[in-house]
Amino acid sequence: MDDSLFRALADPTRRRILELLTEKDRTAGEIAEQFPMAFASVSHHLGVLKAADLVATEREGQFIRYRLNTTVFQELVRYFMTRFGRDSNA
Amino acid sequence: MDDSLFRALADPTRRRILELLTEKDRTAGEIAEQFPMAFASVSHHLGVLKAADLVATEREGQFIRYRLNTTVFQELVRYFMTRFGRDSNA
DNA sequence: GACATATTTAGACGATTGTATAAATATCTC
DNA sequence: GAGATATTTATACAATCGTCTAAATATGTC
Repeated sequence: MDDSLFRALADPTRRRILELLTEKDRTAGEIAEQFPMAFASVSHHLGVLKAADLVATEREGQFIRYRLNTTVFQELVRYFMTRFGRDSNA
Repeated sequence: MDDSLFRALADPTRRRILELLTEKDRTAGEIAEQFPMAFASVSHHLGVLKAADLVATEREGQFIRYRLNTTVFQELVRYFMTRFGRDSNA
């Protein structure tokens, strides 16, 4: 369970990006226009999410499409359940 | 799901403190002696964890005993499962 | 009350972070 | 290749964060 994962989740803009991606995959521009900040700032957040392996990308011509990496979320849930869950000592 | 919760989890020392508290409740001093940093620094981390409601405290004479607030972890797991779980759209 | 122990709070400081603007890279169309 | 669009990278800067030392607070013992 990497440190970058928890740091990536610590910012509300990034969590909102992840929630947007649960609905459907989106291009960087589609994501950026949902936020009041500069495109470059959103791009920075996307980079952090990608470095934490929370999202994956695929180029589509001029566009870059982002999608959730659901595997990491499963690992995250397992982390919390096994260490801190109600019957983690069972 | 409060922002302070995710920020609190972003630091490895604080996550280690939480893991120590899964074993058993501990006083601030017992926790602090597990880390190479100054007691005051650990105390600061304990304050962050408490502000995020991840731990609760109880005074015992001179000592202050910390325990995990497992309820918050349950909410956290639910947050990840419902929003990002494999069948969150089911 | 005076002193010892346990813990937190205050203040300072360097490191990291989030945001902005400007420049760079990549792709598409002509 | 030139120009337009999509996106990232570079750089700068204020804000937040993690740690430290010193001071303050709380409790227990004498």
